[in-house]
Amino acid sequence: MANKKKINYVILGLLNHEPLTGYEIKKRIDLSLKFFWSGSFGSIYPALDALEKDGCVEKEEENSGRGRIIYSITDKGRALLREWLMKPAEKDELRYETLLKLFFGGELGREGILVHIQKFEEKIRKELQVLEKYAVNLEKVQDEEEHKYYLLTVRFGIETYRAYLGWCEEAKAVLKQG
Amino acid sequence: MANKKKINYVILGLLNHEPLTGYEIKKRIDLSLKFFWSGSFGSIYPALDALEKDGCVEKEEENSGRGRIIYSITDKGRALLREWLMKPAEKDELRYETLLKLFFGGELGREGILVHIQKFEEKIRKELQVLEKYAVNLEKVQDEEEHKYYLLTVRFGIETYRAYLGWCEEAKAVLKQG
DNA sequence: GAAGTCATGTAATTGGTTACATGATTGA
DNA sequence: TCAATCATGTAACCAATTACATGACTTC
Repeated sequence: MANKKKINYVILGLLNHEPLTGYEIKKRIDLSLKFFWSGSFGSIYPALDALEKDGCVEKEEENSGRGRIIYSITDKGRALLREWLMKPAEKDELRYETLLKLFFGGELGREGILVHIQKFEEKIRKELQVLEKYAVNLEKVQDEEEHKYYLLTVRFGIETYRAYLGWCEEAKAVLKQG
Repeated sequence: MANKKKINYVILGLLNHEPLTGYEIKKRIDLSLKFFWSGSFGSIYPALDALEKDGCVEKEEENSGRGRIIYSITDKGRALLREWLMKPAEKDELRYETLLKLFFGGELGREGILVHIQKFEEKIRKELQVLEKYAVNLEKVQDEEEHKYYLLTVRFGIETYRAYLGWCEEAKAVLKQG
């Protein structure tokens, strides 16, 4: 039953674009979905197995070389993917330890909190640069419909991160004098 | 061993402000931490039990009325909280099913994606209103140091949500003609 | 007196992650 | 030749959530 675990849909969604090995799926997640999703080998390989037994994906084992196993989506898999895509999103969740520490900042004091904010700012600044590079590259290939969706998720990340950086300035100002 | 589960620090952080029952802790999480954290009864009550056995919190059982159990933080608990607060944040995580569906939007088509974006926009608009009310109230009581931290987390939410709404307009424009 | 809230707690399940084991291929 | 990467897989663990069970108090 490939119905509740989100990793199944991530896999189906990626395979719907092109056949991939488990290893490549992991790379795609870490590269393109990183901003809003994650997944480990420990969930990907068992999920591929289950999806195959369910007839949602097909595998082709290379008998030369490394013996990679290349998975592709089946019609049944595509139907399952579409079914899920039509349902409303169940959960959009943000879980920021930085904000948790800030909320309890009274016990830590201003200097301590400033350290957290600075670290946060640095991390965001770096990730923003990466996203901006993605955007530049995706803007060049907007003739392909799928790239429009990719770019929109990247634009989401960019605008969110810019807002974070604006907030960082505000927070630092408050804590340095306020 | 109250060292890895984040719920322990959430509890300690809340109790550091005032003694609370498990039920009240849940309410505080759903009210004040909602934007960036969550927690269920199924994690709160066992955690309180473990923290008490560890000497990090103390309980006082009301023998009248409902028999509420009011927990307060101990010096040991406060020390543990401070220790955690000083460590760098390990994980700031965003997990948006809406973005996942958008990323795979090719299979769903523009109208379907627009529905997701509209639902997302509505939800954010509502939550933004709530946050803005919190901000107004918190601005009135900025003489208290702790309220500065509360307000900063609320401001984070407000600025993030405003960025989301800006992105929604952009996304709708792209999908309606692009 | 009924509905809603306050209040505590547990058992089963879940949707993962981490760490490990293994080995082939590639490129400097 | 040696490190990095490609590649698959599993076992142990984990931090939670969900669903349930129970009951008292409050308010209309």
